[in-house]
Amino acid sequence: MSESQRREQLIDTAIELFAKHGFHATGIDTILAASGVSKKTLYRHFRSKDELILAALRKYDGLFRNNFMRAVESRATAPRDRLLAVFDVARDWFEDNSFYGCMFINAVGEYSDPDTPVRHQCKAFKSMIRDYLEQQCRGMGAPDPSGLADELAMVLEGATVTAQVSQNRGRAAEIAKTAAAALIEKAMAG
Amino acid sequence: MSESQRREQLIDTAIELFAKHGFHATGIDTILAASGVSKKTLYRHFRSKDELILAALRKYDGLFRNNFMRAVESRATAPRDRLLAVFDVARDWFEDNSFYGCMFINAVGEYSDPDTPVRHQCKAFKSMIRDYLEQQCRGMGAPDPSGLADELAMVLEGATVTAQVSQNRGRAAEIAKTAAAALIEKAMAG
DNA sequence: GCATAAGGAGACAGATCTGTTTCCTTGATG
DNA sequence: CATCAAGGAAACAGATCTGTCTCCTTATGC
Repeated sequence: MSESQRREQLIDTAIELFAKHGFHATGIDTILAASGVSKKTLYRHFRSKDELILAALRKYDGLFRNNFMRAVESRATAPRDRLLAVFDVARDWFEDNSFYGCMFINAVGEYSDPDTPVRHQCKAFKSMIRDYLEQQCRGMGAPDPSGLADELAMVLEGATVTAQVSQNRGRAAEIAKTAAAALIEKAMAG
Repeated sequence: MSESQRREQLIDTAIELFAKHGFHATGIDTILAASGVSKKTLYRHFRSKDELILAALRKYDGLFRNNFMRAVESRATAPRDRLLAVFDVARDWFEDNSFYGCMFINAVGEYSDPDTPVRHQCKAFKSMIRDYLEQQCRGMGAPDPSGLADELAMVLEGATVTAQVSQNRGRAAEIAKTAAAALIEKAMAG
């Protein structure tokens, strides 16, 4: 295995375990055992566990950006259809076996200081999602794309948490899609 | 200080610290130092840290039930007004200095096994909120009170998380209230 | 085949965690 | 005032955590 392969293996394993068990509860040794990488190698790539956490959040952000948005865009082309397709894609996400809620929401629960690299990553991630929604709202010709994006982002957030807590994940996505459709309709009618 | 006073002091401190720093990150010793209770006393009241966590979640549930719903009901009497007042009360909650998101959402992020006392507490809490909303929807005469309650609960969930992440807490409550009003209107018009 | 460097395995140090126990202070009661 | 129990302070045990360091295997280039 090459140098960079080991690094990615480490980050991928970290993403899995941090998402599943949380950040404080996941020890370095657990990540090493699951990834098959040695401790020496880990500390050659990362100065500390905190840096590994940040690297995991960064990669998760990038993966999500690619997979989620690509999936939305392959399902629909018209902006309005894409806004609804978001919740179909979310449904697939929720129903995946490795879904343990949004990693960033979970991170915020463990790191309360707002002026922290972890929190900055989280805010950036949420902004990215909201901005993507706003872009679609604008393309749809909504009178107030920013306001509608705020509402839809909030519904998506609520769906993610509800899917995580309730374990009735498909239903959470359905409810959110219904609500989103109503909000879009009202925004376009006004 | 009496026996039961010490117990409550312990639980109140635990609620504060667990909410702020998370469950795994908050050590027993920190709670003891902040509460002024000795370790011996803690372990006379609770078999383990896990039991203290459960006691904290139970009390938080009870406090929330009393404070939140009482606040809603003192602000409005008509069911429809109460459903909107929920988001005014939420705004006050978000803007409190000791707000660190919903303690149960944070707990779910740290305890992923769904078949766990912590998770059962969380589900019960979320059901309680949803059922309260459904009751108001029913009182309002909504054609599908259960469906509307699902949607409103999800918006409230999203607002809570958004307030926690974005740090623009008043705005999160406003967005949610606007969305809720639209969803209620649509549900009553249909 | 040999020298050299990379990396895995794991011992180790030092901190921190949960939970137990010991010792001593303090306060209530006869 | 004397006695005695309750509870705080803190030592302690044992586990676990992060991060460092040593030893040894293995692969590669000459």
